[in-house]
Amino acid sequence: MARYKFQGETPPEGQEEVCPVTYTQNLTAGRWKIIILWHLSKQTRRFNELQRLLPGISKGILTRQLRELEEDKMVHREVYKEVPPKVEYSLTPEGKTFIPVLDIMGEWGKKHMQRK
Amino acid sequence: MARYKFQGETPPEGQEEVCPVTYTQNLTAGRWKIIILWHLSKQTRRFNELQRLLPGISKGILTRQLRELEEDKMVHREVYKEVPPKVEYSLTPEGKTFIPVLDIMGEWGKKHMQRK
DNA sequence: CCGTATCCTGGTGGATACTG
DNA sequence: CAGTATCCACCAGGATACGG
Repeated sequence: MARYKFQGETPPEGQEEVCPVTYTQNLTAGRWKIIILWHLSKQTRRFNELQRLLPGISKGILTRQLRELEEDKMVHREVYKEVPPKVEYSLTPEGKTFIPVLDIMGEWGKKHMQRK
Repeated sequence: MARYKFQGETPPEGQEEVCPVTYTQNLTAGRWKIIILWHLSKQTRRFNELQRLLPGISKGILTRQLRELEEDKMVHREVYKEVPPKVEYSLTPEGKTFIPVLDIMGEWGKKHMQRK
């Protein structure tokens, strides 16, 4: 999962627990992950759609971010065996439970941004 | 503020807005920031206390993370002119508005961690 | 006690070319 | 259309030594 190592991943003896807040932070730490999750929370999207929604991202990076989110059970990847290929990304049930977090983060961000 | 560049920081013409969720993510993107905020949400702490609470962090890094949080108006730094020096860190009023976000992130993380 | 000042390094993001 | 496969650059994180 996460790219950052976090609290407790190499625990200093006896202190085996991992901070859940840090855990959450880490799941979404990729450069584009949060915004990807946000778009997928609105609707299922195809690969190219996502790329268009994320101006500046390259295919390689988009693929990597999506694969990591998949690995973390946040995003589901549905491949249709057609020509030309069609792949749809959506939130998993577990990914959907993250929507409230997304919402509150967005709400807070909106307010905090305004205060300059 | 944030270390990552994010959506809209170099907007591709006309699209000037920044995604609030990404904004929030970015504010807390530092390796130790979330856990620092979490500790300070519980109580005011001195520099050394924080260092002890964050096993493995070096003074230099701790200083940097705190300075960035200060810059972002999340953390207040109170210097007592004594010998030996005493510095206390606490959440600003704005920082305190972040506590609900912290809470929901923690709640979600706790559940998600359990499911393997 | 609470920091700076340096220097180093690994990982993440990115660019580009190629493919089933 | 939806990806691999490479290679590169940058910078946050970290270690260490020194300072008021």
